Amino acid sequence: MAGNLSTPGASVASRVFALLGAFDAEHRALSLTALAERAGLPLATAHRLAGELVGLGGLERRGDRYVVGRRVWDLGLLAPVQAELRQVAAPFLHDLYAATHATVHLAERAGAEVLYLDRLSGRATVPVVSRVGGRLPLHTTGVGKVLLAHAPDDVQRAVLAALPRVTPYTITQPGRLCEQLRRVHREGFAQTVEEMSLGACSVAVPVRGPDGEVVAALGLVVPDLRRGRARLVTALQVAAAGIGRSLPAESSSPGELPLSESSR
Amino acid sequence: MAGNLSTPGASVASRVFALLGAFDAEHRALSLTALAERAGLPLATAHRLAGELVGLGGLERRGDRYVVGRRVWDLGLLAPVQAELRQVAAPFLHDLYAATHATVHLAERAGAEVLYLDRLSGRATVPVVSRVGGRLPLHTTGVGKVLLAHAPDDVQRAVLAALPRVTPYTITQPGRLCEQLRRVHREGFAQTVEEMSLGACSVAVPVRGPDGEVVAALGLVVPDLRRGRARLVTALQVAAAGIGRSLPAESSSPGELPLSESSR
DNA sequence: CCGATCCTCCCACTGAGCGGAATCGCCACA
DNA sequence: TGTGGCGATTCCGCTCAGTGGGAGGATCGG
Repeated sequence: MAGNLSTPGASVASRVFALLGAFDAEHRALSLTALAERAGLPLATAHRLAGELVGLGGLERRGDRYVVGRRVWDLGLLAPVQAELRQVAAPFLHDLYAATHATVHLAERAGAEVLYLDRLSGRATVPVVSRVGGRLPLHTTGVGKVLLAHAPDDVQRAVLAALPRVTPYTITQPGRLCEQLRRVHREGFAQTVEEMSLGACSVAVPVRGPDGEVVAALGLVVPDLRRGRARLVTALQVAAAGIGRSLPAESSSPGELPLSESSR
Repeated sequence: MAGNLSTPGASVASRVFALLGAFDAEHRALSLTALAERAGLPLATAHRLAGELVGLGGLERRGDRYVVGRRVWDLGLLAPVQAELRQVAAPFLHDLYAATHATVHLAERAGAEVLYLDRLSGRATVPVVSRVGGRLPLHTTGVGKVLLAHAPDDVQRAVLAALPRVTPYTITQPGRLCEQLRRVHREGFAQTVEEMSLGACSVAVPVRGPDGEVVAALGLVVPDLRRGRARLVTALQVAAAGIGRSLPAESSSPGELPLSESSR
């Protein structure tokens, strides 16, 4: 927390990540000045470091803008975030899409947010705000509710303590959400109705690994849930079961998902 | 700058990337010792730096192994490698898969290699060695031949100068390959027959941006090409045209930066 | 022409980073 | 229970890589 990166005491590594972290979905290309500012580094320092990163492939220069380099993309693909799960799940997402033509989501919980691992949408039918690699609140999305329902107590408490409103239909009362989470356990699926974005509803089910642990959630986004919900849930459950069965004995027993992993 | 990373003179940034670069598709999890060795760093240095990177999210620790961190995955998704192209192409790859049930590839040229941007394969039908983010030789793959045929002269020369054999059917004679490249221009598609892996054939077509430039290649891998090749080529061409048409007026051509908002 | 904005380069100071060496913890084998 | 090997961790004093203020250039626009 805290320390200004430009004050002595900051490591070079942290500066490197500050530079890379200056980029986000809305800022994929930055001028040197913008880069320095967003990274909280003095211009000269940013300039030198950025130059070095370009040499290493961590950044790329396009005209007078910097963008994240291909090397980072390469490396990111090696991250275990997706290594097994995405690979295994891909064909099933596919089948789901073929069967429903809805937007298909594969997500896991990252701290107190949903992290979208994969998304599959044909031509956009419904407004969908998710993005692969993107994060959204747990309480406003179908996959989020599923993951929240199966999250450790401390995470549930933390999330329930603050339920920001996103649309007029967002559930902001802890009691109501709590009841819904219980229902997720009881019925095996979660749903949302315009709680994240108007005109979009979703259903989702848990994906369980070989040992019964909930490792991810699988969801669909549709314009309307009133008819055909049962069909969608069934399709989801079939796919989720298939994914779970295809997952190897999984290695990641050692603890992860601490609630407070984010550095800022 | 080729020096040993452990000798004074190496920058911290280069050491950071040396650590990250120690991972590859076959080494997704490394012990500290292995990490240090592969990165070419003294153990103590690797230990300290790795610890720092874990704190920054660049690495993750699982038991006594290190893996690439989620943060890197996040950042990688911001790289322009795929930003536009993959997004736009996804539904078309999809359609192709639905129509052919073959493994579908989207690739671009990275130097003297094919870089696979996306891959879509149902349950494996044919042995396929590609991997998203992976690289393969230009002369042994369908997409590679397409990209090579449309590559600048110097790249062609460099590739033709050394054609390593991969299977007994790999084309290693510059003359024959050259002839094939001419045919790619003439006929608008390329093919391979067990030149990369036995039992796998492929066809591929170029994807052209709005300005006619070849920005990528689209390919299919099938067990046999003797019958139905025309159908596959047609499907590919339809999809490639669709992708090209959907691409915005920008391109991922090097050194040019178009697009995008500005910071202010 | 001049001022504003952004990029690039320089260079002397200094504390962050380095890494050899010692230590710890674990396991296998005797 | 001892012993030896292997890997992870910690320590600490030296030093050179990194820092960043500031000067200088390149554009742009009025």
